[in-house]
Amino acid sequence: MAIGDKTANAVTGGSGTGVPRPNDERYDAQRVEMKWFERFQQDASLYAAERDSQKKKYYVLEMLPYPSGALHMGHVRNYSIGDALARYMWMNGYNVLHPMGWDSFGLPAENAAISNNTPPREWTLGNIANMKAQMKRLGFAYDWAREVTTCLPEYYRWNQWFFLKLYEQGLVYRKKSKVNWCPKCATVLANEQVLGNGCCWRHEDTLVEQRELEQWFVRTTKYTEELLNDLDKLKDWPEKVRTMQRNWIGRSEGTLVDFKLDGKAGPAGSSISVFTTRVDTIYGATSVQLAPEHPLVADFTHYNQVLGEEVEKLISEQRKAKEAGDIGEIEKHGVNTHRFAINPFSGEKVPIWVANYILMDYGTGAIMSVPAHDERDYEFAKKYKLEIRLVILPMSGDPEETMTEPQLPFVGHDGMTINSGPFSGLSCDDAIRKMSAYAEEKGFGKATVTYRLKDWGISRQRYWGTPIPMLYCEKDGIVAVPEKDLPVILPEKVDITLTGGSPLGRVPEFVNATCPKCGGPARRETDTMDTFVDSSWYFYRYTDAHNDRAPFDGKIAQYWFPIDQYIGGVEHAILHLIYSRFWTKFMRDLGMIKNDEPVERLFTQGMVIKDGAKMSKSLGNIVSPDEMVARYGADAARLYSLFAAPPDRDLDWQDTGIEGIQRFLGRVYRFFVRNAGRDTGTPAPSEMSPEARAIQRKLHQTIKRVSDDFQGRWHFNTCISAIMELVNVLYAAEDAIAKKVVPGPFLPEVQRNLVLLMAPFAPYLAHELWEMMGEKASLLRAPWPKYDAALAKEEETEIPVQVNGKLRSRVLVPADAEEGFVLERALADEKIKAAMAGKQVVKKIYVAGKMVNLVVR
RNA sequence: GCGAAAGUGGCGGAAUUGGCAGACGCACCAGACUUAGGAUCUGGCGGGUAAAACCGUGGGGGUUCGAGUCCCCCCUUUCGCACCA
Repeated sequence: MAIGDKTANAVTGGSGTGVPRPNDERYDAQRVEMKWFERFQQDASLYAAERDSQKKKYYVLEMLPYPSGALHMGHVRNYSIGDALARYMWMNGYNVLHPMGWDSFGLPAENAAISNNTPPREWTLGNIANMKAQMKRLGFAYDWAREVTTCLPEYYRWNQWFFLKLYEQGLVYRKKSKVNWCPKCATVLANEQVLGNGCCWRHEDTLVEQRELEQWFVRTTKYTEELLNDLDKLKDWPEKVRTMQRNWIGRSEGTLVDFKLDGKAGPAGSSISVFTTRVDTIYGATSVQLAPEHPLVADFTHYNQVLGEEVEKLISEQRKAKEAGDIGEIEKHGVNTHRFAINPFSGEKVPIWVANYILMDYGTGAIMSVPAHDERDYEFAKKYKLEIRLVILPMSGDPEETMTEPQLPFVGHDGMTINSGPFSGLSCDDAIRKMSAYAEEKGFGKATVTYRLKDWGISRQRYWGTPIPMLYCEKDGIVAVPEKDLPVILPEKVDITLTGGSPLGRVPEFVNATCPKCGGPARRETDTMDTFVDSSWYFYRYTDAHNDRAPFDGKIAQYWFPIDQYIGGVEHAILHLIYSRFWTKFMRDLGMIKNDEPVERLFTQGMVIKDGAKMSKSLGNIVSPDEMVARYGADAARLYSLFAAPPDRDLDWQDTGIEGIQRFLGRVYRFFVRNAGRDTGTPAPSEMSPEARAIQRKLHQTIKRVSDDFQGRWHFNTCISAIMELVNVLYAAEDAIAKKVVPGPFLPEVQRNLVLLMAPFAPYLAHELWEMMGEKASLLRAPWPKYDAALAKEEETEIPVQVNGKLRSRVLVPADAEEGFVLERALADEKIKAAMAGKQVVKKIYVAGKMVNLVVR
């Protein structure tokens, strides 16, 4: 295109002169983006990670989506961040792995099957095709040759393979227990999939029920300690996520102590085991409290109907509070069983109570109650007039103040035991150690650690998931499917309903199998795996996506792992991120990989909201990416999602905001149309005009700002502002440019750098401008511009001058001016003189290059 | 209740280390160009005033020559945890 010819007579405009500039070179984003879209399609290797590369590797990953049907703005934001980073790393010479895939098993496909009578596979693959097209149109630079689709046998056969490995290692087992059941999902859920308020993670208004079922469990607890301790290694994870995982693992150090039942309270020799973190207070225990569902309670109520009814009441109160999600605020109720237990330390008989605030699923479901040193026990004791006995005296740092009467309850650790028999006079920590050891020695207790993290229940009574490769033979019992028979293929013709158990159970050709051991008839397991199995290791598959002999090659994975940067929403802080940490440790111990952790750096981006609320169909505040791309273009949608807020914060979508971005892109384009290809003669580096210097200075300042942010805090909103400022400076200098005050090829060099700076954020426009400038080399691999501190430096600085801390004037001084010179200028300033009239300067403060403050009296 | 993050113009947000509060963008106002403008360009834009003074970063204290930033108390919002024994 002969840009020069077309605009030669148009470039007469001037800022502020009112001389018109042409606006017929309006940026047609659709045309330009479609042109490049087609070119990008033709070169499949464009975004491919290199094999056997000598370059330094960089693995940038965004959490893979569930193919629900269409991308939403949260996806666009997530992928725009990752894509900018991937492109930046390419430009910095790294061998970049930037893959994408589909977390494509799961319940929505079954729901769709029920409501529109579409087979889950068809529905899912259709959605994938659509969303993949959206991603391509948005210009995300993915290595599609490595695409992973978890619902295909090529992938899920390795889930089955891993299941067999877990089984061999004793890390998956079958157990009958109370499990979480979501009535809407019609399946069991893992503990991690139940929200804090007792609702299902996918149905936030549906309470999870408890059902007694036999299920497959993965022994995640084998790695509890390591999962906890290694959190300290994850220095580049958000502190928030690490805290959440720490809380979830819920380590608590304490002591188990057996309280023998007093003669008539129960069978001889039986006892109540309590868990306490404060065994040092045990001489102050004035009762034992049982959870209403504690097995011993049933013995007590067996011949006591009145007690039985009261316990029933406690059970229902507790259940109600749990369902309402406010077990923390339950009004404490209890009932005295009129039975007694014996404190093994003091030999004292203490009453046994049943209380509604004691939870069966934590510790042992029984506690010793020490009213003087525990808030809850204190409250309970006051209410039921139980004895409150002080056994710890507070000790402050000051010995004089030691042994003061404490305000009850005193729950601090900084105290000394009293009234504690042979253990009196010890510090709390000392007492805990000695008393635990004593209990162990005497055989009625021991130091122990409890955790909140439990094993991962992975059986799902659903169709659209990985079949569990297990068989039940009448003769041989549970038998694993031999590795050579994998994959166990998920049948396609299945009658899906949300009632009546696993849909696979209604497919005889699936269920009926042959026992590999005895050759007799066997029944296949009809439950499928939790989809979180799929996402626990998918990112390893990207490194070797077409391996049909193993999930991946260990050597290749070793090159790419750990993931350098993982980006996604904070909603996976526990679920996906704890399972995949477990999976990595399991694979490491299998000898498949060397790394202990899958992810080096984690970034959790904020949500996209509109009108102050999360986008949702019911609120009608959904912004469709397709519509944004059609109206403003992919660059604008991407750029705006980065510009509107820092990426870690929530983003409040504003329709007028993206229009501003569209204007900016047009502004850049027009500048290039008017000025590209202009070669105004010889450069004059030493005698550069002030206008040219201003441009050059701004350019280098901008390079610094953008580069720093990629290395540091990722505030792309300010990066983009900086680029806008640079463009504003170019516009302001357009008169000078037209008058050739700005020497060429200086200007093309500036423009070239501007394109490079924009390339990670707005790839379509950047490619167009790159081509317009006559560049032939690939923009994707063009070297990132270098910042030159000397060129970025201001020659003159405006120094604010304060009098008594109030801004009174400003003085313009050379950037390298000495303190004396600046102060002299400041004192000579008319406004400053006026402000100081009749007063004495007591103190002169000069902060180099920043500020003068004159203190006067 | 405990913990974390946040609170700045009409709006989204800047101010990275205690040093010019409000960058950049939106909205709005004015001007230019124009047959036209929902295009483009230029300028204005926290409150207040004729202009100044003065006031201004959730509220109240404090440290400092100087505080959006540091300290103390309080309020609000969001998130996480929660009779975890």
